[in-house]
Amino acid sequence: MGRAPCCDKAIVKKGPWSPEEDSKLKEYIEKYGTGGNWIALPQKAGLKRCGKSCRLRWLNYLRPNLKHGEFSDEEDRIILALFASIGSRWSIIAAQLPGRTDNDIKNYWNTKLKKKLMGMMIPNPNHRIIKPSPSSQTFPVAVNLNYHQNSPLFFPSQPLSSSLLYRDNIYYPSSNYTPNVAPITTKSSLFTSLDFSSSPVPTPTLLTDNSSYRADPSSMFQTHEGNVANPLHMQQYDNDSSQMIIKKERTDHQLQSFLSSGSEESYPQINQWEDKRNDGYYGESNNVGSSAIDYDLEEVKRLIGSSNSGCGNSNFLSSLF
DNA sequence: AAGAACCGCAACCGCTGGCTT
DNA sequence: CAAGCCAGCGGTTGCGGTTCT
Repeated sequence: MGRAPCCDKAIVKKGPWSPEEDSKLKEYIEKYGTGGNWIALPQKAGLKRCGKSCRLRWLNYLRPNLKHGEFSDEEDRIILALFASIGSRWSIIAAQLPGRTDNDIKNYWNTKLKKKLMGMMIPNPNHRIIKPSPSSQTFPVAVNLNYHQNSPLFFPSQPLSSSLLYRDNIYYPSSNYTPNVAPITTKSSLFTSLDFSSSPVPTPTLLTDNSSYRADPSSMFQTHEGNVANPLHMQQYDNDSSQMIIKKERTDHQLQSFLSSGSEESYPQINQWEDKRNDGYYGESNNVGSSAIDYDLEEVKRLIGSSNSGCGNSNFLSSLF
């Protein structure tokens, strides 16, 4: 049954790589490639390392065309936008940034970008909040971003697998999908453009009707069970009007549990809610009267600070865009 | 000047889905 | 079909360098 063990953990070397090991690995891979088998590679290359370790060293450090050093504002924007959209899927985010590795981006996010973001989250009087009427238990919110049509925000370079789409609750239209990252046209830095008051990016408009939601059900990606992706985090790119349209429907109760969970364990709650919603029941809320962006700043900071998974973060960040 | 605290990054760990036997 | 391996991924840790007190 099965295969032989990948390596003898008693004899493999661990810890930092020496220049000699690096050159051995590099020379071997440049000469023979990985052969699709990392486990056998270290022995063939004359290295006392685990295949896993070789793979990591190659991908994160030795691979050609890797970029090291400072991240540009443009890269910051892409990371933030994708993080807001898909959470901490570092490999997918890395795929949008040529020369950057998932590990690089993950480290950058954890050490710098997250702090930058925390620093920029200052209350802005121009960031309008529309509260739902007390009689309503739901408050559909459409954020019309009016981004330039070439903006890479929210768009991965490759179509995502159906399982990923299901997992992320993201909706991508199947037709006219233009996945490539295009140059960012805004001249402003990341954080000035996130500051709605000073940015050339128009202030998001919070709508209270469904007029901007023009999803074509026939083009929706479907989950394994045949349900459409969760509308809690549904995004649609409208080619005709060059506008990104985000549709959110949620109750405070669901939002709060989603934000505070900070982990993927929250998804069952959401799916449960979705099921109820499909039955015409929108869940219960004893806390009607505030919206996603109505949480006080300290609470939001606490959530971001305490969450590593990014799921809660992504929801909040989505509200920023 | 020296120790403490902090920071950034490379590497490791553990999990998961897919594949092989 | 079950058991077990593998590649890939995200989270975490450890350590060297830097800054602070």
